[in-house]
Amino acid sequence: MSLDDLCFNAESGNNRGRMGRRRYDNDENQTFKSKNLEAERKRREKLSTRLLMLRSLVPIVTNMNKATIIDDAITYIKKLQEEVVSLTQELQEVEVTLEISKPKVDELVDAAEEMKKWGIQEEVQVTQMNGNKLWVKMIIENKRGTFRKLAESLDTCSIAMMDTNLTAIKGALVITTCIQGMDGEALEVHQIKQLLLEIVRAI
Amino acid sequence: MSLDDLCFNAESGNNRGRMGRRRYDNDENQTFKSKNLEAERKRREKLSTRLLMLRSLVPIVTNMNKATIIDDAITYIKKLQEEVVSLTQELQEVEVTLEISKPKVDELVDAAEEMKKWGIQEEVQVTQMNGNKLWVKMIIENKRGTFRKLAESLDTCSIAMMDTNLTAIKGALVITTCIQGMDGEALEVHQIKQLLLEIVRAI
DNA sequence: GATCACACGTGATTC
DNA sequence: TGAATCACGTGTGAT
Repeated sequence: MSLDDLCFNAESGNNRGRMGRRRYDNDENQTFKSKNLEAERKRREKLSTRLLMLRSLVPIVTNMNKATIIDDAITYIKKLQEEVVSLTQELQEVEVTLEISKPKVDELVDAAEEMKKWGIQEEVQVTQMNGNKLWVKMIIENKRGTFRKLAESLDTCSIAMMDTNLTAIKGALVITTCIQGMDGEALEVHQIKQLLLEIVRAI
Repeated sequence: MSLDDLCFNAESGNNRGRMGRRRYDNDENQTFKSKNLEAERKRREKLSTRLLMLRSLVPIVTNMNKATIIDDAITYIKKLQEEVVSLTQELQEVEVTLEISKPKVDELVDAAEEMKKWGIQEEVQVTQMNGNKLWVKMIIENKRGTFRKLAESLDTCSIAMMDTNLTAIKGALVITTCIQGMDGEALEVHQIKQLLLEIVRAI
């Protein structure tokens, strides 16, 4: 495949300046001199192929010119770079917001050891009350932000807490509360107990 | 500035195959034939300049070859494109996570109207207790996620809640709790009251 | 010495 | 016409 073919096959039929292979070897003694003629052809072909590849990657192409192809590629790369930078910044800002609640390892270990030392064990009790309300008693490790995360999770599940009592003692967090579905639907005891256990395990 | 100069000024002193401008105009009659000679020179110069611009944008350059410059640009563009896609996905996932706790307008209005209807007014009381503890009583609008956000804010300020009681009534949220600095430092009554007011206003 | 990469000048071609 | 773009073959320095 020659360069001419390549350029001719491009969708935009702009192929000005291209001519068929010009051979000077008329029937004179001027058969061929240079040995790297074929190699040079290969090189040109490769270069043009790459250029077309580049062009195919760039979404907006103002012209088929070699120069403008590269030009468009340059502006496109700049745009992509800016996009990456701004996206990274945005993501980092969001992650900083989320990282406020990072756990501290020492507190984490302290709470568990303290509870073990005092013989306190985690537990989750769920009891049916009148209406759609459930009564909940939980004893869990009192790590930093524990209750906040619990509140977050319940809120996500559209579960409201009422008459909540919250006490910290010996590395443990004792929570008693009434819960109720925000949207009015009934809560099932076993289901909620499993949910709470999952939430606590995730914290 | 000639092409040779350009390539010669590049940091890698690779200028193989470049020779000084070859003029065939020996003192023979072979002065000049082609009229677009200078224009062609300009064109080549422009093209090479763009190529160098492109090269300067690409971080990793394996070789100074024209072909490899374009090659590297191609792989770089692909990498950038993938990066943009993955970053966009990540950001969207995070934003979806954050959007779980979006406020519902109707609830928001309902809470305020309900409180007004029953003549309940927002209030924040802070009283000094023994040690570093403060006793807090708050009556605020009971919007969805209100308490979660309050817990978040206090956690951020390294303030722990103990013996918390939380009741929802008539669109209002009644909170009584003891608070204490997590790091042991004393909390000042007025300061905390201002802080709580700010938090409530922000919610 | 063979290969590679390059710039060069030039005729052809398109707008 | 005239300017712009192109592929081509070639000489040459570098590897």
